Amino acid sequence: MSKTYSISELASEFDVTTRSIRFYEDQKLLHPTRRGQTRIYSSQDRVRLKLTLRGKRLGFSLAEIRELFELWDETRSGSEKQLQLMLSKISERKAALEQQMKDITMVQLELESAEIRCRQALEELNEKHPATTK
Amino acid sequence: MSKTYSISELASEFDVTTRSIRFYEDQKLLHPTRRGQTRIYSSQDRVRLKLTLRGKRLGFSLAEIRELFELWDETRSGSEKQLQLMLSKISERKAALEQQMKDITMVQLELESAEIRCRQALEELNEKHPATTK
DNA sequence: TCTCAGCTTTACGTTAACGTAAACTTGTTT
DNA sequence: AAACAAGTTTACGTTAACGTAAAGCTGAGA
Repeated sequence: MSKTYSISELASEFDVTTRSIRFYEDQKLLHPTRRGQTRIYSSQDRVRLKLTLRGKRLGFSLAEIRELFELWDETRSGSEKQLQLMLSKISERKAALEQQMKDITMVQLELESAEIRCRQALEELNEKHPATTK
Repeated sequence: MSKTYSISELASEFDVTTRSIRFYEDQKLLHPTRRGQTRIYSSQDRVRLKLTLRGKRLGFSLAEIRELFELWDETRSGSEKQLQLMLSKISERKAALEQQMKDITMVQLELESAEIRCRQALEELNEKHPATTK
């Protein structure tokens, strides 16, 4: 009997609405069981929710995330074709992530130089107008 | 007289539709001049388009990108308040990008182990069924 | 027994980021 | 002159990812 979670527990832990969590279920990203009519989330579900949110932060659509989950599930007991497909999807994703890394690095550099420029502008202001400091 | 570009030149260079480019102008991300009624893009505009697309790949909304552009423009000839605001926005962004970097690293690790698992499953298939390999 | 918090389904509304179609102008080639 | 390519405006359509009621079930406590 491993740990289970209610919908509001997950909602507050990950700071999303229950509406979103139910929506993710609708989109086949989560598959909670039921006790009566209320949803019970396993720690597997919790992991998937975490992965879902992480994927979202990276700009993946819910459909793409679902595709990855499904491929992954098929990998257990997968045929050679399935496995090859999964491998190619994986390398697609890896390439996309590397591009994103580059993008981030570029933007970080731009932010750095913007910051420097701002600080210089501030210094120049203070030289022309030094009184107000303390 | 530095170089200028037509809308379709930019569209094909960055692989976006002209519709998108006009939409970005509508959202105040680009400010091309006109010759008659046709749009003329400066190399400044080209840079902004590139930055816009990069921002999109990182999950920024067009509104956020516009905000950054505007803050940046105000920085030339900015008051101390403006400069401080810009600095705080910059550090916000830097923090968000660092979070994204972590996310990417995590997902990359997961993809790596998924790949390994796939390759192992393939090997096991080939041991049970070695004939088909040339 | 009542009520109340927490859960549920159903369903219509909303926003962002374009797609797509129609109808028009302008310059250039045949 | 006619046709063509490339540009334009206007405006309605579409998709994803939820928000936001509304209305009902259900177990624990007063």
